[in-house]
Formats: sequence, structure tokens, C-alpha cells
Amino acid sequence: MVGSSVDDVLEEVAGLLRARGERMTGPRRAVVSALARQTDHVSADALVTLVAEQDAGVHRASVYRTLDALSDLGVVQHVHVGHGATTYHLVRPEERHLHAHCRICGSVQDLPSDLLDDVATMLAEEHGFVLDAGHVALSGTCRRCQRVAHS
Amino acid sequence: MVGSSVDDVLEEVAGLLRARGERMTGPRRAVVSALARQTDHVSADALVTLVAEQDAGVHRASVYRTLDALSDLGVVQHVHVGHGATTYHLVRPEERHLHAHCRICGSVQDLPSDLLDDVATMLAEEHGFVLDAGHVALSGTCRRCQRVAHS
DNA sequence: TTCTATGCAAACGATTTGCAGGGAG
DNA sequence: CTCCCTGCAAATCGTTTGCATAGAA
Repeated sequence: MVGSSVDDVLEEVAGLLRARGERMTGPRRAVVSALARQTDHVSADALVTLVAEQDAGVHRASVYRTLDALSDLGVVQHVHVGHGATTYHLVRPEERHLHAHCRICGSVQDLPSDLLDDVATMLAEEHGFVLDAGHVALSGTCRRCQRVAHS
Repeated sequence: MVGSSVDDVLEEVAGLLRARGERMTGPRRAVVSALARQTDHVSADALVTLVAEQDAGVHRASVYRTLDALSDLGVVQHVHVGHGATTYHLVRPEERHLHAHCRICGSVQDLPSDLLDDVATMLAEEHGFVLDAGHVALSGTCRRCQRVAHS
């Protein structure tokens, strides 16, 4: 769905936006390129910081609104991470994966995207429920934190 | 871990609290009995309302603090539901289950607790990650909402 | 009497929204 | 020139915290 270089992504997003009568603006360019340069998932807040390094004038609210617009385009997805802040990332079909969130240290690790395929099939057949496995992070305790105990 | 009638639960919780040098108070009694009378999971906000029907003077903050205390006791657990408000419920070993949250209509349905057992085993073996499957609701689309599309 | 738990109000973190002006097309 | 997008400020939602006091043990 999305090319590889930052400029490719920018160009593609601009096209998708214009096709809808929407506009490619400075702030949107900054958000897209920040996302494109990022390898892992970022919170809106982190994104505000990243964007500010490039274009100091971009307002927080615009970042949120841009993320929203990009989600409508299907270019961006978000992941809910337990009690933590939502994280955002470009949709790169090659890099589809699930997430595991450690309740203790808060770290998020990626998991193979097919991990829940069987479960998804069963859910669809037995419960009529279509699973979107990547949309929330699985919760648990990572290897490093196995000894501690907390909420 | 918890008995069956409301009074049993109240008595047990009181014991657990006192064993720790903590106290069984009016507000706590109201929260516990509201939870005990509830079959499904409730948000803190809903709980505030339920408690108010019984004891009008109980403050919001006390409900949160009570939920926290009860969590420490292991009597209450919470479930994160995507973007929605956290829900709480008494720990009843007989009724352990997972949750599926519909992104469209917001409904939460219960799922058999063993649904992710295989996944949990694999996560532990391959990634050293101990899954707490009930702590976040799986996300997707319920049968009824299969036609719509939204975030 | 002692010390925990409560009520109240204010603080908080994340996100959203109303509004008037700026700028993409 | 039109209409979408932006910055700003304020509002909202869910939750937490500091403080003085009520109340359980």
C-alpha cells in the first residue's frame, strides 16, 4: 500500500489525499515523513516531538487530526497498548505483525502476524466475530520482567 | 477465590482486608456488593452509578481507590477494552473467560478461557513472554456489525 | 487512640472540538 | 476565489492525588 522511500510515501499520500479533494499541507508532510522515517510504532506525543524537530510550528491538534485523516486513507494504523498511549504506524504490508505489551516494564515486542490465525478462524466460525488481531497488543510479562509482580 | 452470595463475598473481602491491616468501610462494602450483584463487567463510571443507588454519598475517587485496593487483594480484575474505558469485575475462578470487543458497536462478548492456550504456550516457549490473555479484550467486528466500516 | 480511608477539589494525561484566519488548489 | 486545514484555547474523558477530617479497629 505504501512505497519505500520517504519521498515515495509523501507522493503517494498526496495523491490519495487529492483524489478525495483533500490537501497535502506542510504539517501533513511533516507527520508523514516522520512516520516514514520511523521503524517502530510511536505515540502521538512522540510524533509531536519528532515533527517539531522538522517543523517547529506544527500544533499537537494538527498531528492528531492528520493521524485521523491518514487513518481514513488507510495509510496509518494505530495499536492500543493496554493502559498506555495509543501508538501509530504506517501500514506497510510487508511488515504486518502483532504486538505484545509487558505490563511490568511497558515494552512492546513484535510478534509474527500469523500467530492468531487459528484463533481468528475459530472466532469467525464459532462466534461470527472477525478478529483484527493487530489492533490491540496482547498483554503479559516479558522475559526480563518474569520475577517482579505488579498491576 | 470468592464465594457466591453477596454476603459471602463481603465477608471474605472484609477478612482479606483486615488480614492486611486495612479496613472494611461503607464505601468499600457498597463497591463490593455492586460488583457481586453484577453479572458482566462494568466501567468505573458505571460502578459509581451503581454504588450511588445504594449509598449516595460515595465519591468517584473512593470507587477508584477501592477498585485499586481490591485489585491488590486479588479480588478484582480489570480488562482494557481498546480505546474504551477500563472495565472491572470480581475474580470468580469458575467464570474465567476472555473478551472480544467490537470496534463498531462497542459491545463486549465473553469467550472461552482456553481460546488462547496454544498461543500462550508458543509465546512462552518461543518468546519468553507469559501471556495474560484476559487482561485486554481482543478487537474486531461482531456478527451484527459485519457490514459497517469505521475506526 | 491510632492510623487508614473518605470527600472534595484540583491536577493530570490523552485526545477532541469551536472558532477565526491561513493557505492549497 | 473557494473551501479545507491550521493554530490556539478551551473543553472533555478517564483517572489520580494532596489535603484535612471522618471513622474503623
